[in-house]
Amino acid sequence: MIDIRARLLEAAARVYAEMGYRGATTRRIAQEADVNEITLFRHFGSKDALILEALRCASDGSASALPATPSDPEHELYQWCRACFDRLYESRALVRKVFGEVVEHPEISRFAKQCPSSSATELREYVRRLQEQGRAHRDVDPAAAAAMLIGAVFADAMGRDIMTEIYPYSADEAIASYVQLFLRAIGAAAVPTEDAPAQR
Amino acid sequence: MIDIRARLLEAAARVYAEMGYRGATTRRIAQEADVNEITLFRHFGSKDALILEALRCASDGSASALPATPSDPEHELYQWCRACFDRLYESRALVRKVFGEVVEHPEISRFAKQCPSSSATELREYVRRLQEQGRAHRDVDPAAAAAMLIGAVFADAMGRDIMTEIYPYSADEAIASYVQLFLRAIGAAAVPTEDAPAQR
DNA sequence: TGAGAATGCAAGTGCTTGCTTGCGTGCAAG
DNA sequence: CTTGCACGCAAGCAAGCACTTGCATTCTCA
Repeated sequence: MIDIRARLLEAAARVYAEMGYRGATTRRIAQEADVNEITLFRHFGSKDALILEALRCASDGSASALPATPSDPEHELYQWCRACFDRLYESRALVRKVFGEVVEHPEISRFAKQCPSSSATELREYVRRLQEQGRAHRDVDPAAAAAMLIGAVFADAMGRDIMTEIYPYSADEAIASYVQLFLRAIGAAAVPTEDAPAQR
Repeated sequence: MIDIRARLLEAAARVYAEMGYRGATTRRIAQEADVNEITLFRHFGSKDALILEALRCASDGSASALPATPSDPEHELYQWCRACFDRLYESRALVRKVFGEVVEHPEISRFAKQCPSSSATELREYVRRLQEQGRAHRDVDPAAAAAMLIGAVFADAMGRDIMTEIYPYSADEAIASYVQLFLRAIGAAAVPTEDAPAQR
């Protein structure tokens, strides 16, 4: 039955996110999937194979894309950051575990690197296009700027539920602020006036 | 002997950073400290008490401070961010483990929250002082700006050794870029050269 | 109806875990 | 010299771990 396989994979990802590799025992996973522990081994052979496959399944899925030609940077970046944030926040427990076990289980690290890396590349190219359009300062380094925005979004998604003092606002407000600050930083703010402090 | 106690605490923190709570077995810690396992229990009573105390010791230590009255924001912020980064990067393995186990071991989470929280508060107040001095835009939210910079530094320190594509430059260059972008974002750039490409 | 595959159950293997007991040793203070 | 303390060593305990074996059950498909 394909149903049992799927249930095992889902349970494995869930238990791993909650307890980590060592804590995700085959007994616990089987129980959570409401499947006999022996069946688990008959399907995947070993705990290693199960968890690797479960993380592979949990990590694929399409990321949202930035438009090829920027038109409304504030709106486009907000939507994009929001999508990145939601994806990260939803699986924050799993992401935190994976990051904590990257050194112990290097095979796993590929899933951790993949998503942020492609996001960074995409944002970097987007900034470069803004520069080519003359809508962003040329002396800004796209890689550093992209790393900064993505880092802020990542840290927010990972720390929001833990360090509530740092993140007093809603995720919506926070991300909107990051995007605005980002656009000002790269000199692409919507209506930046120097003397009169015009707002948005 | 106080020497043995210190050796156990140091070994416990080291093994915990490498293997996590479940992986940090009392046998392994004792062996790493070159101490008999029984002596470990005679000193601390239980594995729980040992690791809690080890993390407490590893987490205290004074953080660098931002000046009460800003004078050279770029230099001051760079020094401060650099100190935060170094501290985080040095203990990145431990920090990643602690963050990954915050949900499982809530007692531990206090050590994780403490440092970033006080840093965020300090940076927020610094930005507010810049605003009061009229050296930063008033419509910037200090909390959001602080969260953004600290988030970027945190994410860099945690991800630099894992996702090398995102961080192609040295930590020095990266942090200098973050600070410059930050200052532009809050309208406090050092030398706002607005000759040719003035605003936008 | 009957064959074969997928699943469950009971039991068990060898290993590791946190932690304990009992006993012997070196060593410094009274 | 003796007392007490800090430590090490050998051994072990109950529990949990990944994983296996043997057999009975259910279900599908021919």
